[in-house]
Amino acid sequence: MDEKFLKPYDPGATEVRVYNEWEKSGYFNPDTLPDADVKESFTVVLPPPNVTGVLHLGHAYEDSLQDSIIRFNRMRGKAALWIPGTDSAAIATQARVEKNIQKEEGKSRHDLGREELVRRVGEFAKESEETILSQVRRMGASLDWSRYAYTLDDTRNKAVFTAFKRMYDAGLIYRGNRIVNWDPKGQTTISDDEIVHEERTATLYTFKYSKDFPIPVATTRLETKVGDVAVAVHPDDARYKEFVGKTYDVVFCDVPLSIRIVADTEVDPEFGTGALGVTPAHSQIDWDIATRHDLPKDRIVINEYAKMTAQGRVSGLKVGDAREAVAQWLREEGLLLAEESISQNVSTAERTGGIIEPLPKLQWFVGVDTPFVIPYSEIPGIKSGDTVTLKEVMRAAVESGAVSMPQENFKKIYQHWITNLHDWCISRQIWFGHRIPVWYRGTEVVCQEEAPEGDGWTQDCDVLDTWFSSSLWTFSTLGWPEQTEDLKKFHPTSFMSPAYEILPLWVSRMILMSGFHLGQAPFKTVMIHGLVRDAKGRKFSKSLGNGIDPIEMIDKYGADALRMGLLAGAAVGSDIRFDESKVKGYKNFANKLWNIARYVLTETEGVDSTTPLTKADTALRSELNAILEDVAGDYENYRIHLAAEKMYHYAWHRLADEIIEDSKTVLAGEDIEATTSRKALLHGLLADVLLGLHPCMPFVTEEIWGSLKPNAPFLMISQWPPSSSVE
RNA sequence: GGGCGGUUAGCUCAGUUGGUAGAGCAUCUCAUUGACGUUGAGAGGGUCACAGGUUCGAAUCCUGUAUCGCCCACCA
Repeated sequence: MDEKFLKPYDPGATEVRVYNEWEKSGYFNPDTLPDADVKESFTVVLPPPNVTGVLHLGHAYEDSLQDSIIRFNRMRGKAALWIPGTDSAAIATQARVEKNIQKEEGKSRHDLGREELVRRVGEFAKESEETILSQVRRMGASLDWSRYAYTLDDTRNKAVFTAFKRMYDAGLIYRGNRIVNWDPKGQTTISDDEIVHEERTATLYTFKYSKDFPIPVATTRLETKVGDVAVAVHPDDARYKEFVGKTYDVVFCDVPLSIRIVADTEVDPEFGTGALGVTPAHSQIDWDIATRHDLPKDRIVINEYAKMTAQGRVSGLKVGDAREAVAQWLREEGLLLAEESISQNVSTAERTGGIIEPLPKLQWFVGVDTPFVIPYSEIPGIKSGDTVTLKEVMRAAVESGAVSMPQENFKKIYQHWITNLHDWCISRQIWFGHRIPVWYRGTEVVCQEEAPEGDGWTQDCDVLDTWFSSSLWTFSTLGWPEQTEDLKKFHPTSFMSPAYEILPLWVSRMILMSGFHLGQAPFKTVMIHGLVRDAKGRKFSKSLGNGIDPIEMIDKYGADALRMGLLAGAAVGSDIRFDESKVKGYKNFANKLWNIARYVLTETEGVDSTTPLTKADTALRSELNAILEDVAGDYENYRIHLAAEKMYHYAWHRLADEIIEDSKTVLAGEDIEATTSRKALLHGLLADVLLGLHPCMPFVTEEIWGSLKPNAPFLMISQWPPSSSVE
């Protein structure tokens, strides 16, 4: 027996070495697995971590979860492929670097210029990429590094351009003047999903535009009223019926306005005065009303810096100050009828905290309700050549089960989200990311990668929303748009496990992109997982200072223990409270296994694998066989926590506490048949315990396996169910 | 405003199709040079949030209530 078993298990001395051996073996790459060409594939793409910093416990959990699934399927005889990658995360990364530069050098991005900033962000991204990848390795993740992808590398750039071009040609990507979410602080548009609603108290002002204006109007955004073109009332509202259709010319706060009274069913007669001042350029709902009634929409009174551009006394003021100025004017004129404090949800930018200013802007959009002819489709319910919308494709993919979501509640959330989906604004006014492949010269517009022939072409200065490239991920990582062997063999992928936070942001958009470009689901099963929280149930956050570095945990307890601490104890989908004492407990468990191994190795030296088992031992053998079968079902159905706990319980409280204790008596006895049978049994039971635990605790199980079966191939590629033979 | 969840032992959570409530940690008692003290044997501890209903039988299914939480949202 190896001397190392005389000391407690030492993860530090084991894990890095074992990982290197695995990596050297090439088995992380399914192409080099034994009998690779006849195996059914099982594919997972790693949700690419942002290159903004370091790995946190959420990543550690996600990695553990996916690795356990990948390892299980590899042991079940599948060509298991798990593709690593990282995400450039346009806004997040640029914002991080800009902040650093501002802090260290006191310079803004405009001081540096586009080229220099992009270079600096790229540099930063490269650094954090290296940090992150080394951390992922320490978790034991069996990723195929030969297929590593980065959202800004050449292959992915090509995929992004091709995807854009095809959708542009199909009329699904268009440029339009629309109300967008403008973040005055970050100086960019953001998507609906990057908005956080904050409840605040606001004042609801009730006022009249002028002394003889017939309808009082209520609003919280008094300053925008200098941009009004109409007042909308409900068509059935008896109070105002007689005024509908009339136009009133007023001078409001030094600004001449021409206000038409229109009737629109969107207006809630119960709210405020039942009349809505229509400001088309600064409110989505008003924009829509203006569209329906053919009102002018070009009356812009607020600029990108949230300052007033209107003439008169509000000119140049910040919106907040302008609001007060208008209120003051109304008071002076005796037009302010009421002030009431109400609670209101304010839209703020997730990234910068800036208050969103709705502004009409020329932006790029993906039209989710635009009909197109889908050239090819494998998704049940949608036939090749059908005329459909992206929304319909997204809905059908999940309804038909092409994408299965075993967690019913998330399916409901998804469908509900689709229902409320608007066109997706994909342009961002930042510099780091995929630049929009569109060129302008006068009124000419061309979509292509490089500048067209001739002089005078300028490229669109915006870059794409980071989710545009991430949503191609399941197939861009497999070499698309080339029709690669990988794409044929490994797509649709098998399994995807994102946090529920990004179900709409990412999952649904992968379904959109994969549906349009390949006519396929991006993955067969989605298991949404929960968030890792601290012991008190709070989110980990920088401001709370409650962050835990997974690497610190690994140094202290080993990766196996950390993985078990995250996987056991909570079902996939519910939040996890991270508890260090739990991790410590699983470190003890790794040591327990180590000592089981020590006992078994000592007692079973030179054991003969062909020894027939006694009746009693056969029963013990069948007991574990049944458990392994049960546990396999748990892994199969993503009940990792149950698999982990069952194996834990068997190893410690059945094998160690009872069977080994009992064996001490048996082995001390004179009965040769009983002792040889028992030795073979113990050897076999330990081997299978290692097998059942390997997906969750890969390192310690592999290490023991190496001593238990010195001539066998890696445990990592051992097959399940096992043949139960002794080497 | 719309949607979706949670509520089970002191704590963290399991409980797959309804069949006498489980684990880990914590607590208490006992054991001891035994593969392992990172140990072993045992104990206490729960009206499964509440109220109705379906059923021979409900933590599990249905209805309602309370409470905590999450997601979505263009009520000015």
